Amino acid sequence: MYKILLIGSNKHSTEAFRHMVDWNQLGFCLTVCLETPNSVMELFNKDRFSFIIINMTDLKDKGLQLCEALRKISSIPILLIGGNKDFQIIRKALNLQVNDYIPDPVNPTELKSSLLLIKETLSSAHYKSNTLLHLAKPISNQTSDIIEKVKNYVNRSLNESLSKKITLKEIADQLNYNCSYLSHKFKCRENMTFNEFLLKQRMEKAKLLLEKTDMKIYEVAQEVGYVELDWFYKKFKTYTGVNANKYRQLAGSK
DNA sequence: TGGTGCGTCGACGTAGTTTC
DNA sequence: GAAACTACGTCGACGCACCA
Repeated sequence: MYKILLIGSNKHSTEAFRHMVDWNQLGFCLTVCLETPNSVMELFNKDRFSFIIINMTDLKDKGLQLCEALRKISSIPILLIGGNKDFQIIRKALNLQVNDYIPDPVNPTELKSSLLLIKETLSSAHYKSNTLLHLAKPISNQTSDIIEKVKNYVNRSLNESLSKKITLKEIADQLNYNCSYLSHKFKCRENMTFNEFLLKQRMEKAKLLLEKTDMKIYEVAQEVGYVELDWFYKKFKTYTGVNANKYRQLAGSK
């Protein structure tokens, strides 16, 4: 049973979400919090939650601020529900590495499938090994800091400028490290190569953009950093198993 | 433990073709 | 004509051996 914290300021809409799906049947234990962001952080620090859901209906920017505060202290999965479809908000949410964003109108089927996806992530061996790594592996603070800097650079670059070319060489130069050394350290720490990490970040962002916006496929490709469409097509199909167009159709028919 | 050099191979860019 | 998709050559990331 996974413990979820549902945060919102609007009692009516938050209650509506609470009754939208059978949380217990899905394997979740739900705690609803209608308090201020400060008391949310207190509750978060006091109890051990598996993931967080933020009701964006009335929180809007406060919801994103809360998201930002949580990201500073934890990599816990975050699901945003009930906001509007403003691309800038979705972009900011992506920058904060939220796991999914379901804008209004939220329907139970969509919410359920998103919850099951996060549940899958939580139970995956990779997630567990990574979590354990973060908790138990004795990595020096310096190495840890370097890798965090690399990851932050990637996430910032992905959201700051269109078509920006992200290379490990450039990051290594900026941090005054050898490229090979950084590559090696990254794999040791993250259990995946720099390219695998970059690909994952790009594909997750592309999936969200295809699901939540009506951007053209070449626009999505550019937005996630692919100058050439062909490579985006190849990588997207390899990553998801279907091509971008089909993925959007399937996401739209859910 | 932190760092470098170098060979290999996959990622990416260029230049196309196909589909609607 | 625009968008979606493909083939192939070039270059950068990875992995390994090695050094301080």
